[in-house]
Amino acid sequence: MQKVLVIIGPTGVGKTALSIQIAQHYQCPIISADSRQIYKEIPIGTAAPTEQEQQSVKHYFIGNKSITEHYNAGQYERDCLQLLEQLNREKNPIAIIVGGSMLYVDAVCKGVLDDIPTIDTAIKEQVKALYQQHGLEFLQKQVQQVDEAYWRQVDKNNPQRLMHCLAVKMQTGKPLTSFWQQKKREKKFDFIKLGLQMPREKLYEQINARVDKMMKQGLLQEAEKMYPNKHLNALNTVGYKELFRYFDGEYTLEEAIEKIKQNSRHYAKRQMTWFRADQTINWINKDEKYEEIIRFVDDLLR
RNA sequence: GGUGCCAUAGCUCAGUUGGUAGAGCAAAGGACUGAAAAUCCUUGUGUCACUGGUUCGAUUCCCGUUGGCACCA
Repeated sequence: MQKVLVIIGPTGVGKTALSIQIAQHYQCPIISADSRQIYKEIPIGTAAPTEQEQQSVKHYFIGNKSITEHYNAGQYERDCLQLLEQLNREKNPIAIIVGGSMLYVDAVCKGVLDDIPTIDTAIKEQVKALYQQHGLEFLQKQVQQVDEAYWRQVDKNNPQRLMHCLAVKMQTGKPLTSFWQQKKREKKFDFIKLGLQMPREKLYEQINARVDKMMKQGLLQEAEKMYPNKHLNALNTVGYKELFRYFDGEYTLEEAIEKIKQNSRHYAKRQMTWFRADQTINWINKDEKYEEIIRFVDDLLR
């Protein structure tokens, strides 16, 4: 079975640089699993691999979509599996997936998503309008009626989840949980996970420093260009949503930058919570010597 | 040097007519089935600055010490 090395870790830990070294060592391309680096208009705030980095190793799913396109974890799963099969046919020795978007990684590696028809944008908008008009309680009552099984186990105060449930019902006429299947997808690849670790204090320092660096690279200008499209989901992203509030006069620039740092830290924390539950991750300290890391990975791939 | 005010959670501050304390923010823990850098849930023990006194009992009252602020010299 084709081996796939999956490199994960919290934002700012240094996945990009290390994964390029590893990919060069194994002579294989990199498949990104990052829900925001996929958009071509926002490279600075998402710390996407640079042109130069992308020339040194072939990257997939970096900047291949526009912020105006709708994209999600389900589509990523299909795109990624298709690519893995193609790379397999081309006789690549291994494949490398790198990214911090937890659901994207699990969608591919664990097949956690069941097949659900794509929801029309118009229906999504309609459900959102219902929420804005009638509030959370209305959503809650609707979901109770439409999909009792789902209601029993959802976060009942989470509008996003409730709206999705209702949208599926509107589109298909069937409850969301009716699409859930017990059987797991047939496993076609051998996913081997490498987790990059770092003491939290140091990680947070690195995150803070990286935000300052982004500002020097022109994040403010990038965000300014995006401002007319601020309502798009792709721009509901750390680094942009805070600067939009600065443009709106809600924050001073200084406050916005502090918020970007804080929200980046929160994001890293959520990633760590998610990863902690995954017993299949092989952890290594990011500050380990490069040779040590390669030896560790060699052992994993054996 | 003198007088007055202040010292409580990481920060800003409430409060206890004497029975060892609570908000906001920060922070931590968790959830996650097509928005996932999203969205949602939970969590407040801190020598109440230090020393001594009064008291059954002091973070609270009193003496002193230290630090800060203000005013007067």
